[in-house]
Amino acid sequence: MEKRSKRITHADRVLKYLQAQDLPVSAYDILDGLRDDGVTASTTVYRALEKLLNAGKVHRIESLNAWTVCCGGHDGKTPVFAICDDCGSVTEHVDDDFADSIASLSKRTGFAPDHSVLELHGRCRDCSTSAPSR
Amino acid sequence: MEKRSKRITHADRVLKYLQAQDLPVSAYDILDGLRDDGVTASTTVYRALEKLLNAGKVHRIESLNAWTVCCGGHDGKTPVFAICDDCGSVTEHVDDDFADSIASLSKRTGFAPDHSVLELHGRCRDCSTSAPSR
DNA sequence: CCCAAGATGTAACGTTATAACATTGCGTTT
DNA sequence: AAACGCAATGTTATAACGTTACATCTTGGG
Repeated sequence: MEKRSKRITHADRVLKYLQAQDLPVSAYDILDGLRDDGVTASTTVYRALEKLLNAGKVHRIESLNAWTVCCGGHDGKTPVFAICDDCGSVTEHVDDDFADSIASLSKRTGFAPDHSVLELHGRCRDCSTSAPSR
Repeated sequence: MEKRSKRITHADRVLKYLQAQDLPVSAYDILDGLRDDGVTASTTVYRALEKLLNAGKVHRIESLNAWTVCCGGHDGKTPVFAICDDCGSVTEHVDDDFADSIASLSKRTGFAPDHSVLELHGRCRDCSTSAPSR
């Protein structure tokens, strides 16, 4: 039997919007971007983001208060974000070294990690080579 | 000649307040705690926190929107915070493994890190051993 | 003494996130 | 079809966090 008619939800719209951005955006940016699609309240955006977050489809960048799509394909592995404070670009990495570091610290201290916030601020390759500073 | 005298600033009061707390606190908690000492506006607290941050005396926990004293003595080295989502305790670690992980990723990708946000969420030893879950 | 620089006070505003409660759409059961 | 259940959505208000703008006060050096 068929089922899945699945109407389009706000979560779908929010995900699509995020995929169309090349930089992380704030929840209120999303709201502004989706007003024409019937999204009228911040609550709606946050509900959509929560679902997408639980589904592992988006990430929240804590140090930017912003949201971005997941690069995909890292099951359970903690992502590391490299954030360029010059051009704003954010790249997602899945890095075993960091995972090992977390495991090691956990073992030494007895802390049981659940999820981690790993955000590196600095300058991307382009910005660090081309510009002197700012 | 001694420089001395140095009257007490709000930054001094904020630092003292933070040192007296056993958990990170929000800027508005600090404001509430220092009203009797003449601190009346959030602006004042944020200005003090900025100075203390620049002086390396406090840290901001990005994923909690909260502030805490620096454990001291890690010159330039990036701290790692282990945050218990059960009891709220936060412990600061200076960990060469993480520093190495950052250096390695930097070398591989050309990203030039400036400062990093490393915050591990989970359960501290006490909470993970004593309680089943919550 | 006077002035420039920095610290502080005050108020308003901007941004991010959640609470509380009503309503709608749609598939399933009776 | 009517009744029900449930998730999604709508609406409004408010909490929580942070910044801007500008006036005033201190303070130390010339």
